[in-house]
Amino acid sequence: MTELASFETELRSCWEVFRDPAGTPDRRPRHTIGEVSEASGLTAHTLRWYERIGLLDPVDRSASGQRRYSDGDLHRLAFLGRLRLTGMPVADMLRYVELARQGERTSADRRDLLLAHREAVRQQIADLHATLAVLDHKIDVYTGRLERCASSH
Amino acid sequence: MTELASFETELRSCWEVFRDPAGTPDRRPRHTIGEVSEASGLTAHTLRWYERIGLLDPVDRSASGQRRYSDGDLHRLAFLGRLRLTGMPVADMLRYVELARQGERTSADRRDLLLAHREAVRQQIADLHATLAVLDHKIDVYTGRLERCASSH
DNA sequence: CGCTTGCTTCGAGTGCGCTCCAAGGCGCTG
DNA sequence: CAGCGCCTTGGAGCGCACTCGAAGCAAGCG
Repeated sequence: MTELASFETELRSCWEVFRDPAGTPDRRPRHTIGEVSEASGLTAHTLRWYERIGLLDPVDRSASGQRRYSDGDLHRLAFLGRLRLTGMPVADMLRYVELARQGERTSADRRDLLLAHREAVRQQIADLHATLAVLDHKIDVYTGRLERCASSH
Repeated sequence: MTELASFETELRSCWEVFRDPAGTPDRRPRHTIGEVSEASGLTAHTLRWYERIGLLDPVDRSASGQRRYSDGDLHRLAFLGRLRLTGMPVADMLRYVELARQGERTSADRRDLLLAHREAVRQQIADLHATLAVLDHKIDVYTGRLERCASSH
């Protein structure tokens, strides 16, 4: 959660993350699955499962075969995590990353996908605010600040 | 959706809905499951299931055995619908209505339940807003209004 | 060295919230 | 009175998103 937010701030330096001259591969930060799990709020199981179904490209491995996540992986994960957190189905996330893999020519499709999700997010916000009003009212009633109305409902 | 909102406005007259002298039972508005489904956005299947698991008290029946929902039922459903829509687990909703059935002495517990849910709702709103910002940024990039950063993520 | 802790695999299992089925009844319209 | 659509039941089934298990390898530490 807290960490997710810090990933977002990396947006600004993301071009840097993706500069990869393949010359100094060991100087790039590399994270174990446990660290990434901790940071992203997703379990290690879920991280492996995301990779299996193709949400993540195959992650680099250490000499002994353990996963080592790059900052680029973390970055993508942070974004995917936000999409999930806000209710995008995994199938749609998959569609998005598959479009992304096809390169520049799918950018219009990806934008449409994000536009649709933005609408969904806005709708959710509206629903939540409406519910918040109802909750506030009922809580006031329960707290005895307002005359109560009847019973349960 | 639209209908849900109109149910909420009944809050103000809810004491009236619950006045039930049992003298003029046929004058109370009575709704078929289809109408209620339409109005609440829940399928007829789901409405029957809610009743089966105890989220709704047993609904009145017509002479031929078909369900006839009262405005009180609609009212409770509208509220339950809001709780579901905003992510409260069915188990918690059940706990809430069971407390309500036990009468006045559980009102503190019910208030606590609603307080907890209100916090959850606020958290969701915060998450959604944060995501909205990210989406806005990315959509801008895809639309070409901003220099793009690298690729997919 | 032994111990602990964390990592690997992949298929099977879980929990939630519906969703559907089949077979039959009700009731309005033409 | 035929036809049509909506209603009834209990139990089984489904889709999603994880979640876990079991067996085994690897790294770090006193």
